[in-house]
Parts: sequence; structure tokens; C-alpha cells
Amino acid sequence: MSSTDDLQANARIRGAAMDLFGKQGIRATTVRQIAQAAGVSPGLVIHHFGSKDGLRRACDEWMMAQITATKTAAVSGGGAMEAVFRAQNQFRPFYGYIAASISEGGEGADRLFEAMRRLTRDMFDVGVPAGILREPSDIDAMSTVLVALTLGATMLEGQLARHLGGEHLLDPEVMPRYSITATELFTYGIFADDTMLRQIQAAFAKPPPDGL
Amino acid sequence: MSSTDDLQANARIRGAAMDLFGKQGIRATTVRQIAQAAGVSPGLVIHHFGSKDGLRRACDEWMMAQITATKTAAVSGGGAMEAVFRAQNQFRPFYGYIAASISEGGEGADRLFEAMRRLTRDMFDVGVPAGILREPSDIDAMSTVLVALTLGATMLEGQLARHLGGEHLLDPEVMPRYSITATELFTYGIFADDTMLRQIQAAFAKPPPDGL
DNA sequence: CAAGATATTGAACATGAGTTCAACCGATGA
DNA sequence: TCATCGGTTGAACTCATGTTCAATATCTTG
Repeated sequence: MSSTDDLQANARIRGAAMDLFGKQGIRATTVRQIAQAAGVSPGLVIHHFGSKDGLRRACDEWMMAQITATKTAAVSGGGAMEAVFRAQNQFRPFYGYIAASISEGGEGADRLFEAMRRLTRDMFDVGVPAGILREPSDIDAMSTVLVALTLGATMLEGQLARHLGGEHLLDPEVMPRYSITATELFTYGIFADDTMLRQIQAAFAKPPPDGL
Repeated sequence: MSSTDDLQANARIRGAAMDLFGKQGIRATTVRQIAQAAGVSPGLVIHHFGSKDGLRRACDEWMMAQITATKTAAVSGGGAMEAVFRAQNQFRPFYGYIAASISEGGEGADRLFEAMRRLTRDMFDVGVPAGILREPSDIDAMSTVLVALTLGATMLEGQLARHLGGEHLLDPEVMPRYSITATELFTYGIFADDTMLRQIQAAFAKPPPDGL
């Protein structure tokens, strides 16, 4: 790294890669597309990152650095309610890339999912004593399921937004409807009582049939 | 189509395609892999379906036919609780393919998502009067969100299973933990009370900040 | 200023994947 | 029996993509 331009080229390439990876998927994004978006030649992309996979790894590492950098600030921040909010917003700027990275597998995917799972678990550790969150019977499983559900919904952002009357989740018409509905789901559930839950618990207690 | 062998070749190719598409993703699956799995030559795949995309369309249509064929039976079946169960199980055999198809976009993805959303909505129409399901304040949004969450979790089957102590969702160690946790989530939610919900509703009622 | 290193390019290469095509069965029917 | 037609093959073609490489520009440094 000699002057500022070098970093800018690196950063432009990485930024273009994260953007396109997130929007189109990693496999569907070509080195030439990234190069064009960054305003450089395809050869330079390889020169700086070794390979397309190296570029992907660089994206993973850069994002993790960004996240862990803001993580400490989030945990040390204000009240527990804010902590819950921040835990969700922590990854939001990277949701597109995370979804693509995880859905296409690979090494980085595991680390990413694990990081999100741990942060969600932290959310319970803070939110339950504060009286904001119910205590799940299996907190590890609940953290995992929550991350999978949230991430999965992000992968289906387009479908979600289309059915909620917009183009993207962040559209002012879509976001309120999604937020309120998701929060309602996470507040009251969908079942009228615990009949189904007891039924499933009983079903798995003895024989192994099929469940939700 | 002259004898039964012709149909068998067609069906073998389609079956191999649905299997591989679901396991590896559509783009990641090659015509040669499908041909080998079906025990035929790559040329025959194109001969029968015109192109790889034609094969994908054929998979979509065949699956939709299968689903709509069993749909009537499910709706007309026994009690409301069973109806809820069947609504979930309806698509289960095709979850892998559906997840791949939707996550990689395309025409069929929209139809698929819409079909699942409608079936989920039907589930509410049956389950709410029967006293099994809570009535959501926005039933269309809730149906959409539920489909997105469920489908998304399926896309992340590998990650889910790994964190729950197995390889696949259907593993006898994984399935109970996932089912019980998901049902617990859908029964009690995760919030201790409706503070968060009221807060979000209020936040979106007047100014447009940022939410869940 | 000189020299070496680094950034950058653009063309070329190798590989893999979708597709085409001419030839080869194998059954069906006159 | 023989001709015809659809199923089937496997090799070849085309194209996109990741990657390499020699050449050039730009910058740092002694």
C-alpha cells in the first residue's frame, strides 16, 4: 500500500464485490462484472485478491472486522431494549451478502452463521434478565432457529416485498407492514394456545413420527 | 411417446433434476450430472426438454401438478388440526427444490411462493374459526411472512442441522429439537410482553425511523 | 534523477458447461 | 422383410468465465 489510491482500488473492488455478491449471488457474479463496477480491469481483481474465492474471503474478513468493531459498542450501549434492537441492526447492512454467502455454502458461511447465532444468544442473555424476552426452554436451539428464520426471510426479500406491496424490504410501504407483522408473530405467536406445542412434545417424547 | 420406456426416461431425467436441483442448487447442477444420475446421455436431456431451462420449467410444472393434485384431498380431509399439519407437510417433499428454485429467482419462483402463501392463508381461514390459530391483525402479511420464514429456514437446512447436532433436518436427533423449538416460538413468541410490539406500532404510526 | 517496485491493463489461455448434430439402434407397421 | 420414425448416443462446437502473462504506467525511495 503506497498511497491512498491503492487502498481505494482495493476498497472499490471489495465494495463492488460485496454489492454484486449480495444482489446476484456469489456464483452468479463474474469477475468481469466486479471489475467493471469498480472501474478496473479483470486482471487487477485477481492481482489484488489472488482469485475470485480469495476476493470472497476478503469480503468475509472485512465484514467480520466491521461487525466485531461495532459489536463492543453495541453491547456496552444503553438499555437492554436498545441492545435487542442493535443486535438485529448489527448485520442489516450486510444481510444481502450474508444471505448469498451462506446460501452458497463454503467455509465462510459457517463462521458467519455461528457469529450471528452467538450474537442472538447474547441478545437472550441480556434480554431475559431484563424482562424483555421470554426464556426459551432450549436457548441454543431458539437462537439457531431465530437466526435461520431471520436470515432466510432476508434471502426471500424480493418475494416478501412483492407480496407486501413494494420492491424492497426497506421501502416505506413495505417495512412497517413487515416489522409489525414479524413483531406480532414474535410477541403472540400464531397458535391460540399451547395445544399444538404439547402435542408435538408428546409426539417426540415416545415414538418418532413426523412433526412441524 | 411410444411405449413405457420413453416415459420412464422422461421421468428419470425429471426426477434426477429435481433431486440435484434441490440438493445443489439449479445453477450449480450441470446437465451432465443430471444425465449421469438418470443413466442417459447429456444430449437426451436436451432432446426431451429443449434446454436446461426447459427442464427446470418442466420440474416446476410437474411439482405444481403434484401439489394441486393432493391439495383438494388435504382440504377435504379430517379436522382443522390435521389441516394445519397437512398444510405444512404439503410441500415438504419439494422443499429442497422449492428453496433452490426460489432463491435463484426466475418465473417459476413467483408462482411457487404465491401458491405456498395462498395455502398458508387457507390454513388461517380454517384454523382461526376452529380456535387453533390466533387471528393475526394483518392476515395476508402474516401468511407471507410465515412462508418466507419457513422457506428460508429450509434453505438454511444445513446450518440449522449442524447447530442442532446433526446433518439434516430429518435426522432423529435434529427434528425433535427443531420442531419443538419452532412450535414454542410460534406458540409463545420470544417477547415477554407486548412492549416491543406497541413500540414498533407507535414508531411507524407517525415518523418513519428504523425497526425490526 | 535514477531505479526498482507496485499498480494496472488488455489480450490470450484453459476449462467447463450448454447445446448441436450426424449417426445408430429398436420397435412398429405395411 | 424392409422402411420409417422416435429414442439415444457421443463427439464436436460455442461461448462464458476464471486465470495468466507480458507490457506499460505510476509511484516510492535512495
